[in-house]
Amino acid sequence: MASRSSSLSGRSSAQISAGDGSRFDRRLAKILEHATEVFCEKGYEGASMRDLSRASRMSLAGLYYYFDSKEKLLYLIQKYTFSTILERLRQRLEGVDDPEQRVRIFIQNHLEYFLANQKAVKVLSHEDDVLKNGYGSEIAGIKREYYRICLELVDELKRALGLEFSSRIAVLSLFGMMNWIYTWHNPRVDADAGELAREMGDIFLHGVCRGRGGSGPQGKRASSPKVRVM
Amino acid sequence: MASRSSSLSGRSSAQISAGDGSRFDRRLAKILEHATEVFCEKGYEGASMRDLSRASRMSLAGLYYYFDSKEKLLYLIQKYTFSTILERLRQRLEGVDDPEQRVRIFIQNHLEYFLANQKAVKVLSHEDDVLKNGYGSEIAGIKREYYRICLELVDELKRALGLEFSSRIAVLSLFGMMNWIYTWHNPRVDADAGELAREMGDIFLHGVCRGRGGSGPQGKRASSPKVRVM
DNA sequence: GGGGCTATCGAACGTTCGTTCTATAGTACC
DNA sequence: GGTACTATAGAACGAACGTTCGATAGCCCC
Repeated sequence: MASRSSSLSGRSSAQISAGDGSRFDRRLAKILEHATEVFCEKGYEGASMRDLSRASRMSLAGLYYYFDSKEKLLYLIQKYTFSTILERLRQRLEGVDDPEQRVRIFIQNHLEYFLANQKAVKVLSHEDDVLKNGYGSEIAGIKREYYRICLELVDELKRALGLEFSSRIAVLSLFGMMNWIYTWHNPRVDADAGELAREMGDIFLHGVCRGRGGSGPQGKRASSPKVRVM
Repeated sequence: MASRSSSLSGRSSAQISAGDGSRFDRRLAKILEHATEVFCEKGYEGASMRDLSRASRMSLAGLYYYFDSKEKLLYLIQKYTFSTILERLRQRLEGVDDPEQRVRIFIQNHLEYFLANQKAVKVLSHEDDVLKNGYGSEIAGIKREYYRICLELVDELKRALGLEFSSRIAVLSLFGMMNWIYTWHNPRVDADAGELAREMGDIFLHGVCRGRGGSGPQGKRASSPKVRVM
């Protein structure tokens, strides 16, 4: 009936492709990898269980030994992917105090993971509102937490430098810049994560720190009006 | 067999919801509007022809009098939406010479259309690679043209101000900021298109004009290396 | 060597999919 | 009032969908 439980779906932080974990876990991880690729290519709705079966070289029925449903499969992929980004971010932020540096770490961590796991991230971004009810709200929770951290980093920066702008719009613009990458990045043409993180960090930090930059805001505009944050 | 041809699928630039055009065109436009809403909500693959039938209050078979296939329907929506953005942009750029102003016009035009037609734009962004072969490459062509225009605007700006940075990354970051909006904008909470265009324009223009802004690029970095553009 | 557990499969289930066939109201013109 | 065309619908098509059932290998333990 229901598939076996697994440390992958629990609180464990085992690498999706690591050699540790039981045989069951390792097999499931492999299936998740293949499924990620298929979802990435055809979209969640566009991918059939038969496509996944072909990609994993396992029979259709065999797959159901490892998970309950197609939806749960997507949930497992999204949860693992997102948890990993969040966990790595927390590690990297530890012990760093400079507000600008902390924002740069956020960007670096985000882009590094995005480029190293482009397919998984596309599935995360693209199938954002597919999951319903319990699964959906759990992923949404992780996402909200991630957003909240970034917002705090930007607020720290504002305080430290005495700046005044809408954190919400700034943070969401930053997410836009970074997340859009999955639609255009070509590893054979484009720079790597470190270089991109520097470039986007520059655009964001310079953009947000209203030094009267080469081309100042021309025309009539009062001090930037505040906009509600979330 | 094949559905009637229509000025909507030709070179005409009639408003999708305008009162002009034949009865056939007006009915098709209404159907496209309903379909846009359904595609937006459930995704192209997730939406069934029966969903569209329900939304348009027309029988399943009746729909096929207006178009040949589900895929063509998506094509019509995407083509109309994108052509309109491009057309309006060209009108607005006419007669404006200042490079910064031209970039700001681009941003303003983009955001204004995005917020006024959020659902259509989501279908455009989200179902980017669904269309295959002929349809797909035609839409891709319009998209490439739009990108090219933005790239030129940024290059003009660079020349005018004697700046040096990767146009490709700058432009794609800008697109990211702007396009991501469809995932978060809430008209009851967030500013309108004009205000957002100003804010994002500020971030982008200040960010890209490396005045030594409040928080300069710290650490070792040579003059920004060039990255291939497309 | 037999019982129980893990892992896998072929075949089928009922449902829904995109599309088409055929029929028929409504309308306009002769 | 007949004829031609527009616009719509009911019913059905075969294919594909997510999922389940029952069977059966391989393996470890007693």
